[in-house]
Amino acid sequence: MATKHDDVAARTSTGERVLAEAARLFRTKGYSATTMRELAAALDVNKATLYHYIGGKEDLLYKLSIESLERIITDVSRAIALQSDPLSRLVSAIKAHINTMLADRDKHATMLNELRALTGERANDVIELRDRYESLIRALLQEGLDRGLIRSDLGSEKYLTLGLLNLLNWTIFWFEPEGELTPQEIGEILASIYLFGVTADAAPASQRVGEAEEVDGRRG
Amino acid sequence: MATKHDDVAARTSTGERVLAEAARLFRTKGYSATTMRELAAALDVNKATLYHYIGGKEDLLYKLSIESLERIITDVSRAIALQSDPLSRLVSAIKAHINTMLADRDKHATMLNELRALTGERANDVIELRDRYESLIRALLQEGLDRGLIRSDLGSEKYLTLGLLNLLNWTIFWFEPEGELTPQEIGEILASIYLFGVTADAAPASQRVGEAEEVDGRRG
DNA sequence: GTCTATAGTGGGATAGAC
DNA sequence: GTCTATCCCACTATAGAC
Repeated sequence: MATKHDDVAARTSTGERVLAEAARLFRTKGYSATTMRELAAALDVNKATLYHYIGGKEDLLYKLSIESLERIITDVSRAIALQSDPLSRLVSAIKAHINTMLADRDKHATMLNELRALTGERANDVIELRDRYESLIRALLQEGLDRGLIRSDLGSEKYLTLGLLNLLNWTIFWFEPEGELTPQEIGEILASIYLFGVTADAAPASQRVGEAEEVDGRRG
Repeated sequence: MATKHDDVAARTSTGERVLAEAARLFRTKGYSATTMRELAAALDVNKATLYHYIGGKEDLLYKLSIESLERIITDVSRAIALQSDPLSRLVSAIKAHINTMLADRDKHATMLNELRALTGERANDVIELRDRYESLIRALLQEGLDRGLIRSDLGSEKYLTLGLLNLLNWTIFWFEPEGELTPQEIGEILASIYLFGVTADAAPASQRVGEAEEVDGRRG
């Protein structure tokens, strides 16, 4: 049915539409509370038709979770690679994390919220990817500690990493695409809080977080 | 059956045991994925018996959410009232938030995760309480801004509040009671990150977060 | 690739005896 | 206050025609 002249929305394959709509429902209502009937109705197809595209309900969750993590690992790795100074790498990682996460809230929120609904092999796969991402961030903080750029009085990099992921991940629950701040602006605020804190004397005017503009191949 | 000589665990009424077990299951498996059959089995009673104590499944979620929010509002308000300096009040609030939240993970995680499953009047009640708590924190940051103790270059108190709640709330997903840090220690780390940031020169040794020990009526 | 029809299971909740 | 028995409904998934 699709031709070269269709616009992007129309060109989206049915399989991709199923995944996208599932993500939207999973984020809004939760995985377990979402029924295959609702999903079929939202896509205006028969329930049975869904099973032509997917193996089952859990497959949807699995695919979305893997996509989410692969995407954020790729984007954050790319952002880090463009910087050499450890603190600049950290700031770039924070911005990339926020940008990627908020660019597809449905998918990333589903991964963050519904991981526990996965079972067996599928759960293992996703947890392994999630741990790999966490290691990426941990290494970044360890690098800063090694070079004396990050405070060492708060202990090892472990809780610095968990604190950072706290600060970043929960954003997905209150971000509104039509709200007053862009993901870019939110990323800068959170990066500045994380690096310099909120007290008035903590961030001299020379230390701002917006200096290194990202170089991204796409999106002019 | 209960007498004055029963110990605390045994004195817990059946109604309270139902709520506590529901909270445990809701946190572990999610509200929607938890069945009344499982709950009955975990308590070793018949399914029908549950309905002698509760109005229905959603009632459980409602009661847990209200308890969670009332508890944290009470505890944090009390902690704030003991301090006069805005930054000390902020630190006390952070510690109290973390302590209360981690002292009953089941209840608080359920409230944070499953609010969307509530409907109608019950949803309104809980959202109203949640907003009241958020206002409490906002006022604290506004106070710091007014007195010039908090950075004003990050915008209004709105995103400072959301950032702080990010930093605090997500902790409930990775905290382990048998882990290496106590809630008190985690609260101190997060308070220090939030106030002073993680960069090496951001926190002079004179600015530590542990100075004002809390005065709590209970627990010697 | 989409449908009708339905299998098979398990969900929340209630009636009413004890 | 706890039980047995059961209602009614919604769930995921499949068979098989078109």
